Amino acid sequence: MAIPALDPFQVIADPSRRQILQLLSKNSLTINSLAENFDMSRPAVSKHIKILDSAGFISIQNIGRERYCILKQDGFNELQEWINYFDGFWLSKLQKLEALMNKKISEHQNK
Amino acid sequence: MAIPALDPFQVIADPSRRQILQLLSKNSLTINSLAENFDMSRPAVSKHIKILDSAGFISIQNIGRERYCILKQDGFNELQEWINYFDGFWLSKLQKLEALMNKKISEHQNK
DNA sequence: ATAATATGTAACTTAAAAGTTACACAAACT
DNA sequence: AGTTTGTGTAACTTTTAAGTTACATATTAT
Repeated sequence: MAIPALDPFQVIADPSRRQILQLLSKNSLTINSLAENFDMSRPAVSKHIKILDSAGFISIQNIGRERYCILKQDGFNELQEWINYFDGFWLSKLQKLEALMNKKISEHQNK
Repeated sequence: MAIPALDPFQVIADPSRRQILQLLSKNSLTINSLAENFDMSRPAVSKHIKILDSAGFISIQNIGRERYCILKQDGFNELQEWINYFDGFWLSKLQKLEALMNKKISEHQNK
């Protein structure tokens, strides 16, 4: 059976995970130093890290006993495509409106 | 106390809701005609509609006893901004890499 | 060698999300 | 007026997600 890959939309639905990504956009950080930014326990953060990692939002580099978390683009791609699709939708709606207006204007001028 | 506004990330985390948005990007549809596209019960779809509506992803126009669902941009804005932020991050990473390469190249040439 | 540090993981609890069925009600046919 | 249709909502169940504590393990420092 196919491995049920993590749904990136599900992954970023959690505010803590979004905040982790936010923090990592400033600096690469170890799991403990990340955890200092949160009220929740260290194992909870550790879980989020695992999820972000397996969904391709971050990569992890082991340095001795420390694990540095680094932002990674892969996880973002599907989200971006999704947003782009709807962007296109709004854009084409605008373009239709524009075309309609141009038509109205030229009709007006030809009176 | 502040009204706990729906988190748009949470809203689109559900695959059914994303599919609803997808369908509505093709046509505006009534709730029943939307429900025909799903295995779940009509009330379940109705619930999703309510969520999408209150999060600003759709608007609803009542025509007699029917309710037409229409895609609305508002709900998408926060998502878009979020994605844009990280887009900027990747872009600036690329630019830094480019700058580094240019430096290396000019160092090489000055040997 | 021992202690401290950075981390993973298992077992459990709690809370929230998504679905169901059953029922209510207003609009539209006949 | 009575029936059908389109919809909302309440009450409930089930599933899943997120958190906790407790413990295990490997690396580093003393």
